[in-house]
Amino acid sequence: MSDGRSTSAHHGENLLFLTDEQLRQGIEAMFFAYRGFTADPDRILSDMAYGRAHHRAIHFINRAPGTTVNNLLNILGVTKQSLNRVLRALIEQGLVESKVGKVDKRERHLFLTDEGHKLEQTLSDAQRARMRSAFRDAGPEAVAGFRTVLEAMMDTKMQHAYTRLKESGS
Amino acid sequence: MSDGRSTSAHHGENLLFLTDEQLRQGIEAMFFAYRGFTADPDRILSDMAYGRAHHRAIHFINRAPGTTVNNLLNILGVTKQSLNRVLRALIEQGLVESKVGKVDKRERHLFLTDEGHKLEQTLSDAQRARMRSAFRDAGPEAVAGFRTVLEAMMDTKMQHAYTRLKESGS
DNA sequence: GTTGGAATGTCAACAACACTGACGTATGCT
DNA sequence: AGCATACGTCAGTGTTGTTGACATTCCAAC
Repeated sequence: MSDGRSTSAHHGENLLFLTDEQLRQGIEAMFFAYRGFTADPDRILSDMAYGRAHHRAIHFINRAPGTTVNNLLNILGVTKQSLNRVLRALIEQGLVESKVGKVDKRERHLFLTDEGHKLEQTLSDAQRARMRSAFRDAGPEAVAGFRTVLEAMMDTKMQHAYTRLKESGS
Repeated sequence: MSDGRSTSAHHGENLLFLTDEQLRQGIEAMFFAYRGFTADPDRILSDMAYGRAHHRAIHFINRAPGTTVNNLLNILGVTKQSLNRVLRALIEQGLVESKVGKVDKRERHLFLTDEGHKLEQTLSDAQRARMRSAFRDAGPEAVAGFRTVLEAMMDTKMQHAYTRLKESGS
């Protein structure tokens, strides 16, 4: 039943890249690649009192300084209780600063401290090194395809969040 | 320091796709896409007593029927204790069968039962549907690039495991 | 044959990270 | 004044991972 379209529709267009076997290889590639993707920061963090969740928070606070808790919540897709545990640790350890909003005092705006920037650099240097090596090996056309497929794989909401981040970045 | 090469090496080749900004977008794309990638099976599993770890075990047992526990351990990259908890549940619930090896009776060979195949189908149908949609939207060239980059992003060991699986599949 | 190593299983304790549910406080809007 | 929003917190729970320790079973080498 899941084979129906992919094995029969060879009229003009070559749809061999949509066979179940190709899809399964894509699924496995995602699994193995994501493990590599997180391996380097995980190694660095395992020596500290932090984990992957802290890395993600630090990444996006660095990416969008002054972002609110609510905004971060939407990007990370976790509950406020879960994020709060992480943020509390980062604030206590002096990696993140939380400033009460000026126009809306209910909001907290989040910033990395110098210390926080240092850790962010260490982590993202490691992650970028792997990404750079993979990008260079694969070449610009492959990279473009990589990003096209990943974007198409995101939930619609996250496509928007991703696009906003992209546009704010450069 | 992490900007050094990427902004200076524009002699002949265009290396703009290796800027830190491009790499960061790649990192974020991986993050958001992986969330989408796991979202559908996660939703299905949340109603049951199973989680993502069970899904992974089921996937690779289906992919390589009769695989040993040790082999599965290497592919999944977790400890035997962690895998054992998952396998025990799956065996107790009658989704997986564990058969003592014929040539080496220490080994256990793992198979999906009919029930197990049913769940595997449900989960991978959901995951493949998203992958198929992403692949179709992106087109064959983008898919080729996607896979090239992912392969380059894996650890060397996992590249081998991935290649072995690929070759056994078709 | 006994000994040593490999593959597996199991118990216990623990940590990271997610969840739900409930409640409190401060603030903003109507 | 009343309701909604933003945030924080406490308490409990579940999944998935980790170490460490120990038992069993089997193969293979001495």
